[in-house]
Amino acid sequence: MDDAVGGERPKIRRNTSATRAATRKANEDAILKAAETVFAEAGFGGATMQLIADMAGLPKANLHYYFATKEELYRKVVERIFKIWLKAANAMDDAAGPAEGIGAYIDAKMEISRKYPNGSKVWASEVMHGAPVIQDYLETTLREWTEGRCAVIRRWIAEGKMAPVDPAHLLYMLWATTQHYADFGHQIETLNGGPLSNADWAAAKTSVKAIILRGIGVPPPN
Amino acid sequence: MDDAVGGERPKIRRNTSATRAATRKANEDAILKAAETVFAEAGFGGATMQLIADMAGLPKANLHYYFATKEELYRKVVERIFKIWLKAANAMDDAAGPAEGIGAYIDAKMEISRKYPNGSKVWASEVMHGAPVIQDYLETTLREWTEGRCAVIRRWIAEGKMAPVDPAHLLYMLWATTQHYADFGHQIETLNGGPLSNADWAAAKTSVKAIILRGIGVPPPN
DNA sequence: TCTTTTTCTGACCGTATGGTCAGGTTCAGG
DNA sequence: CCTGAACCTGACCATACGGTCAGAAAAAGA
Repeated sequence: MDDAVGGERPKIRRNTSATRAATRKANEDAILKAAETVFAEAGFGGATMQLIADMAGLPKANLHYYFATKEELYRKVVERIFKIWLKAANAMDDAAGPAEGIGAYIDAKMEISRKYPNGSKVWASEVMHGAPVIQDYLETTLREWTEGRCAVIRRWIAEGKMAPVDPAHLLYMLWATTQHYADFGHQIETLNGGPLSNADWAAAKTSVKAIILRGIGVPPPN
Repeated sequence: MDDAVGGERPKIRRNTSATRAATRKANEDAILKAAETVFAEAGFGGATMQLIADMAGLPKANLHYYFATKEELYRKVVERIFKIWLKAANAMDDAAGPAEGIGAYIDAKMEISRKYPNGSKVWASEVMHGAPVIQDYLETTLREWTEGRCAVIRRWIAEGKMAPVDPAHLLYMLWATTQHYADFGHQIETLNGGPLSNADWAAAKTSVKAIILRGIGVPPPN
């Protein structure tokens, strides 16, 4: 009977038998995931803590328990993306030549665009607005990585393994083309008349690799 | 004497001997220009009418005289960009073949990225957030334009003037690569150690054209 | 069981923002 | 010179937002 009274709230137990640490991690992950979505869809300025809280299924005040400020939460989201992004960079390492190395890098970045489109959008938004949060990453980690890859490409060119192209502009083209499928995914879907199928994604990968590899004088492995 | 009193304001005459229409146009242009900059730098949500007003040198209330709401102002900014963007599309028309047509299109789009980086950023931001304002453009004008160009490319392929590549993905690559120099200009400048010089821009154009034209099986005119 | 620490949250606050409006100013047309 | 329309703006308002906090609730430790 007393259960039937309207005012009684169910008192949902969010984490029944988990340790402190596990609960914390679960909540932080839920918040970060929700934040990534909201930041991607609305931008930093358009995102609200309330919306993120609702999407994560937590009261707003709880967000501020885990992340002191909106900026801190945003920073964590961006850093998370940057790490994923850097991992893909390894695809280019230890490759015998451009066909293998650049081909694998394109594949890896296309996969990321497909799997983490929101992350890519947040990154794009951050850079477009002058990288107020990750400027130091650009100047240190990214710069070093870029210079290292440019050196590799230059070596490949010197060894006659590919056509002599400007390494930096080649990298920009790789980034632009692969990330376009995430950042401009909405436009592509509109023109495509719906979400990309598995076959569509495969065709995209093949097309990108075909043009770029041929473009740098390397026969596409097909 | 009375002039010397501190309280006297200079009463700057903003438009001395202009017609009503000219004044209106000048003010609207100033507002649109300021708005483009602010929207590009801060996104829609992060932009404030006060900031736009300050940058345009007008009181905030005056903005609302010319543009009823923030949304309306934003819409005008986006539409303006879309028109510029479409104009460049003509560079691809009436070309004898892909070398000429696509080469000219790349040149035109690179010029736009250099000249209107803010416009490109606003466009990118709009699309990334699901195109809430220009969805209809995507579905009508852009779609028609895209299908027209795809047909042209297919014809070129059928005529043996270029390698058989997926036309849509080629277009995406063209958009991505050229717009990257505007949207990710900050990242490029950071890696470059400063703004791109004339020579840098020329190198960028040359690199992009070289890779893509060779990539579609067309000898670069260079 | 009692105490301490961590976790959680409703209610609240100051500020900044988009937008309004009454009243003033300027201008074109007569 | 007069008048009505167009133009301009300081002051104001309601709202929504990021952030705070006191204190409840739960878990861990003793």
